[in-house]
Parts: sequence; C-alpha cells; structure tokens
Amino acid sequence: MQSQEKITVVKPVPYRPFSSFSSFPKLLKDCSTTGSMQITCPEETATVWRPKVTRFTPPPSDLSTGIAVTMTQDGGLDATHEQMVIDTEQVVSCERMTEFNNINKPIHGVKNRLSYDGYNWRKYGQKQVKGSEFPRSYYKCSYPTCPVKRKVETTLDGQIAEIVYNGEHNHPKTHPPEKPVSSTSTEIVATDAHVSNGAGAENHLGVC
DNA sequence: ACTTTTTGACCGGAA
DNA sequence: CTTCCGGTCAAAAAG
Repeated sequence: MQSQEKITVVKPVPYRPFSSFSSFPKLLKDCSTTGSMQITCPEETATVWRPKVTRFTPPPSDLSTGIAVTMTQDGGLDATHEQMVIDTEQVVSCERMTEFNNINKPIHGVKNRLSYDGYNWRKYGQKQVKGSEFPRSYYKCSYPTCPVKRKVETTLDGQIAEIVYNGEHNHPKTHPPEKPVSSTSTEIVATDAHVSNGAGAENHLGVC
C-alpha cells in the first residue's frame, strides 16, 4: 500500500529516491526552530513518503549541536520509520550521542573511512548547501557492490549535525571498530537500521 | 605504491 | 527558457 508508493518512487532513481527532498530542509528547520524534539509528523509520514529523519537534540551540557539522522532506503516501511523515532529517543536517553561524535573522528589514523556504524565509507564530495550553515559531505559505502550513500553535515566544531542515508547495504558489516574506552561500549547502529535483513540494527538501537 | 581525501568543475533537475 | 542548487566526477594532494 503505502510501501508500494515508496518503492515506486525510490526504485527508478537510486540517487534521488525522494522527489520531495527539497522540502526536507524546511522540515528540519522547522523542527529546530521550535526547539522541540519533534522528529517528523506522523500524519505526513503516513501519507507521504519521505526520508527518515531523526533529529537528535543533545544535552547542552555536552553537545551544542543537534544531530539528525535521515534514513532513506528502498526497504523503508512506515513501521520502520516509527521505530526509528522511538529508537532515536532512546539513543538520546542513553547518551549515545557520543558515538555519533565519534563518527566524525578518525580511528587509528583511518580518517572517517570506518565510522561507528560498522561500514566503510569513502568520501567523494563536499559542498556547502543552502539552508544549511554547515558543509555537507557525500560518502559512498566502499564495499564493491554496495550502493549505499550518505550525506553528512558537520558543524564547524566537527560534530555531526545531520546524517542522511540513502540506500540499503547489501553486505554484512565490516569488522567492528574498537570500542571507545572513554565511553560506553556501544556501537552507533542507528545508521544501519535498514541493513538488508532490516532487523539486527534496529534491535541494537533499541537496546540501552 | 596504494588508498582515501580534498576541491573545483560539470551535469541534471527543479523552480 | 533561464537560473539556481544539489549531487557526482575526476584530478591532484596527502597519509
């Protein structure tokens, strides 16, 4: 039903799975302007397919920048989206924000090739987009046949401001990175909540 | 020597 | 039809 609509939109254009993306930044702005944790409007989500957006509002005492994760994949379902909303809230509650910060940090000299979501990413572009005060970086999953891409907006402070995932990993995670000793040993799994089977990740995310 | 990042230019789509 | 903007490509540089 709704899911069919999504697929119809997504499949023909892997790179532009959502034609209404232009209005997306407005939503984010609106959310940030209100200062509330409103991630997406459930009503709209139910009728209009849009990338999964999750905006994290970290505690001011620790992070000064909100973090948003947008999931855009073929296999996206309303149910999945709803779960994402819940999960992200849990993530905040569990102070997993730290993990998001780590995404942007180099790991053992390996720049951001391996982020904490368990996949290898290769940066192929960066741009300053309108409507966003932060530069947007474009990454591809470095796995040979994996079509997944992601857009990451980082603040001047180096924090992740927004992450937009596009596509679905068709391979298992790479070797998990070392656990950060200074923080809870938790992987950032919110980003791959759509792994081929679309299961494991979501579970991880929900687990605190 | 190899892989990844950086950066400017180019292309296509939307307004 | 023109302009603007986002996304991608490709060459050069860095690690």
